[in-house]
Amino acid sequence: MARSPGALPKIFAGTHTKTIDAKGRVSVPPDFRARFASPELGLYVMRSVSGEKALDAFEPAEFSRFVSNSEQVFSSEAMDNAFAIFGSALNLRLDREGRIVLPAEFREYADIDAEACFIGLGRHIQIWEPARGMAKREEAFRNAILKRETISLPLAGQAG
Amino acid sequence: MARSPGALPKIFAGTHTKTIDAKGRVSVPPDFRARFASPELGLYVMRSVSGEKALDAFEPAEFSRFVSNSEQVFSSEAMDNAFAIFGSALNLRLDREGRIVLPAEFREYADIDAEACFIGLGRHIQIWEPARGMAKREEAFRNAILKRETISLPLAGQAG
DNA sequence: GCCCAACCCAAGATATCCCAAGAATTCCCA
DNA sequence: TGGGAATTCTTGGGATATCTTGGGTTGGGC
Repeated sequence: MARSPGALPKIFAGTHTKTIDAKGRVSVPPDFRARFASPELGLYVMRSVSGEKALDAFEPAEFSRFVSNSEQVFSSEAMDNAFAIFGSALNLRLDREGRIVLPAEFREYADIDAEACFIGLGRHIQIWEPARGMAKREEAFRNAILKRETISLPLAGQAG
Repeated sequence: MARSPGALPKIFAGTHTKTIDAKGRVSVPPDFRARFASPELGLYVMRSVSGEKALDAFEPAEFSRFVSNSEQVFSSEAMDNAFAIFGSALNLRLDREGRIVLPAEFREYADIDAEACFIGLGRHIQIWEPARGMAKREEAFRNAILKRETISLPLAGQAG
């Protein structure tokens, strides 16, 4: 765990497959680690709300955007969202070598066994079983080509 | 009871089931304890205003948000809220090992017997009978997946 | 004087952190 | 452009600290 090349843009990109050791540890791709604002705070991992058998991983600052400021803390909608998002999320810290321990619950949910595949999605990261993740990526790529005429970007797009 | 890793973000997340011993003691999940601003002040526990058979648990700082700022301290609405919230809330302190004693009144209300399930919901915590809590969580998660297209983030979301 | 409750102490099990060496990569210089 | 050196990355295992669980003791209330 090293490398701090000034300030890299906070854009998570690329697909990186890592092996999981006997203790359930996986090293977070160095390229991602280098983009963490505060590596010591680790990241928040949860079952993906996309419905896919995958995990969503966020930096704390990004994840905290889900915390409601609403006055209606007990409305059913607010509670449901809180359960779905925070109920299964865990704050995983990195060890000195840049590894996290993926809890069994998460591995089972995403069918992850010996290897985990980290896919950068811009603002956040997803963690997949490698074969499944690659398949998803290829499918999405094909779809993007088909739909290219309608893909639009925010004019003043901001990350972070 | 230990661990103070710098300053963790004050986001309560995850589902943690703990056993209750013969004296009615439950250990508060270490991950939560580590996020308490003042562990020695304990937390406020009350029957959940969400209507669920569960308990709401707050840090003192968070719980104080319920204290009315209104000038109309004797209005019926203010009185009703005060009764509902403060009337059934208790300040439970942690022992040296990070355990609280869950009063029988609370355990009965939430059908909690041998085990208690702590669920982080961002700003605060709920305590459930494990099976019931898990069911609620899964239901909320399924709903979130269905509604994912419409779930929006608070524009200026901040973790407090 | 008795009972209950909170506090304190201790030991086993678990999880975390730390250290270290080999492999791979990158960087630098000829 | 190729080779060599230095860093970084990976992988594994051991030491440490934490967490859990249970029980004992003290103080206060009845």
